Amino acid sequence: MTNNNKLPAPKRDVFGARGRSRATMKDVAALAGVGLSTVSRVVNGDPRVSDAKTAAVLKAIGHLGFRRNDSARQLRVGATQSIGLLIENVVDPFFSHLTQAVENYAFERDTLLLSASSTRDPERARRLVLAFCARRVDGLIVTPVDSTDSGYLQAELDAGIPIVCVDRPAVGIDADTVLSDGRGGAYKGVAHLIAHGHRRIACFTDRGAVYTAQQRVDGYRDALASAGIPYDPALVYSNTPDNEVFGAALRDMLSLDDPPTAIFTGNNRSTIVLLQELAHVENRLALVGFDDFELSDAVVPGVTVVAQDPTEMGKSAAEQLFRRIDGDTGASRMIVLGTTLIARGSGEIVPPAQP
Amino acid sequence: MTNNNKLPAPKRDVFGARGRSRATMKDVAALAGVGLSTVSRVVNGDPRVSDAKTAAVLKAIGHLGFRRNDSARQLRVGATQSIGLLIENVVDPFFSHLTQAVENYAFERDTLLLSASSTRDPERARRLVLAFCARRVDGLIVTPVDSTDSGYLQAELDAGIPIVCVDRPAVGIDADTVLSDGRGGAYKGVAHLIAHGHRRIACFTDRGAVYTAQQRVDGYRDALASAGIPYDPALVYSNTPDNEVFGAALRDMLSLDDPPTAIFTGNNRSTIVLLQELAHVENRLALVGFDDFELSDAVVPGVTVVAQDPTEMGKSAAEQLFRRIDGDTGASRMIVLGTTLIARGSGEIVPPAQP
DNA sequence: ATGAAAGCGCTAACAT
DNA sequence: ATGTTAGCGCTTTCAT
Repeated sequence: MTNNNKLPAPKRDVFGARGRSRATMKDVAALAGVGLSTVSRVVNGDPRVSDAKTAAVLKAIGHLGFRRNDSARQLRVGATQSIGLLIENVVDPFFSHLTQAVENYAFERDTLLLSASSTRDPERARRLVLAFCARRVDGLIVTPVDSTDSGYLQAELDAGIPIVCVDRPAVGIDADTVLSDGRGGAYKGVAHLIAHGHRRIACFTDRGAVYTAQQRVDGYRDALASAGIPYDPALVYSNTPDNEVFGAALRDMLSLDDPPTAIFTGNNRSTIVLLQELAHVENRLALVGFDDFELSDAVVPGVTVVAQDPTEMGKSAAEQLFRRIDGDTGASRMIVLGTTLIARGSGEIVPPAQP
Repeated sequence: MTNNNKLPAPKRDVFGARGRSRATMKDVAALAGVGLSTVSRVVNGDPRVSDAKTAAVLKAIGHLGFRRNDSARQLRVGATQSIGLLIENVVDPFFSHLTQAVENYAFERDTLLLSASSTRDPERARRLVLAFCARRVDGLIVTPVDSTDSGYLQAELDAGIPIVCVDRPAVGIDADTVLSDGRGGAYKGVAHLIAHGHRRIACFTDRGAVYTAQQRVDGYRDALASAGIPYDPALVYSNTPDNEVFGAALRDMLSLDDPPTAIFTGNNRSTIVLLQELAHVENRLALVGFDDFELSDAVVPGVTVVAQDPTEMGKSAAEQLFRRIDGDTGASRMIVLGTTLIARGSGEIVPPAQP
């Protein structure tokens, strides 16, 4: 009984349309003159298929340009081999490094990444994450939108989709979390400035509603307190980093009777913005920034920073997520990553001698 | 002959496992006491369902924490509402901006993004892209790995998956492509230097095998030629940007009898590396870089660049891709984006007076 | 070693 | 207005 394959036109091409619908296993089976399950076996490398049939199947596959439909497979098997990653913004180096680490980990695990940026928009975040869940991702790594309730995710968690939060905790759900020790890091940075003789230290951070900004202001206050330096609200400015407003705030502070001699910035963008504004100002202020950035050592002097490790954060989050995917059902964990002070010059400027 | 199926524990919750398997429409239908299709209608907002049943279904849905399985839906419907994006490296600002633009466009179109970085590894790129295809993405945006054949994608193209290449053309397939006018941009940058009196202009670019690097060297040569300046190979260095090797190459050039008075860098990373190396050198060289970067105006003097528009590139690629997804079946297109010279100081330094 | 058939969760005719 | 049924493309018993 030989197969009477006529090979051509396996798929009636609808008029004009580009190569529409693909060949399926059924097509391959028909062309190779074997059963559907034999094709499946060959495709999945099941060894117990005769060489002859294997060859026939392979030939048909090549002929038809068959490629297994993994969506169908996954529907049947139950796991999608994909995870969802929601960050704040891909363009932010902190998040792109984190993404890179997750990408690499996922690649090792043969898992694809659905990724998106919330742009801090709660509704966008919600739609995106729920869309991930509807695709039945095997797990989720999420940067929650600040001062927003993530309670709607509890149902997903309950349904068995593991979630790990990065960079900040989520409110409303009990999920694994990995973040940097922002408070401790800020303490370290400000203490460094104090050790160099500063007592008037300004603090520029993101909006007060931002969790990480809060943490860092707390660390700033801790450092002042433990050095016995009074906290002066006039020296603290919190807002979405922007040359306009940060520049104005800086000039205001500099016109105080007792102006700051040093600045601590609470994040990446703030540091960069201030760096630019500082160029237009004659005072020579010391500067320590939270979070490292690419050209921190290309400017003169280099910018002293308290570095986070976004790569480690991504890796750690991915590890924890896959631990869950692999079945770990223990209590939720909070993983806090340390920070590193990197002295490059700007943080070692001493205050001008008092007149 | 009826099938005597004993429904062998279809939902056996494995001991201890977290909330396994989710409720399906069938479950919802059973609980609400309605037919399967009524549930489907409600879920899909079909208006012709009685209020009573709609309410019952909604109640059951809330009760069960039901969320439609979009993978199953897509298998049935035939489109996945997802596209694949393969770039070189998320951490590179050029690519992260491009990604951001694609993300935004996809979000508008209710499409999810499977994204990954090739890290210039052809095998990794291949695995990733084919995995995307196996997931039956609706389309693909790809940065091909340089000097690599993408012919294996022709089958996917034929199967009806539209592909648009970004930043460089793919070899081996006939796909839409969007890229920057690297040659013209480089010409513009080098001509700028020449206009400021330079005749000894060094050129630092990525490895010669990199398409974009080639283009930019060509533009560099064009500019020299049209100014009647001889091309001197000793002034051109192509390699993977790195402080070590670029620094050494720079020092070599500066010890020539007739050293360069200006530098043209062929990409982002080269510019940054050279900026850092230039800090350790006494000659005051002019510098024009191809591709803008974040702190280009934070250093003194600001770095003059020939800017690309990665956001526009991403948007343009997404537009073209969705045009195809929407059925455009015309001949493949090549879209070339212009560049902009941004003078910030470093490119306007004039050569020292000849002795 | 191989094939037939059931079914993953959903949509879309096709009944009623 | 609502339910029944037949698949989408695949894996996986279960026979043979």
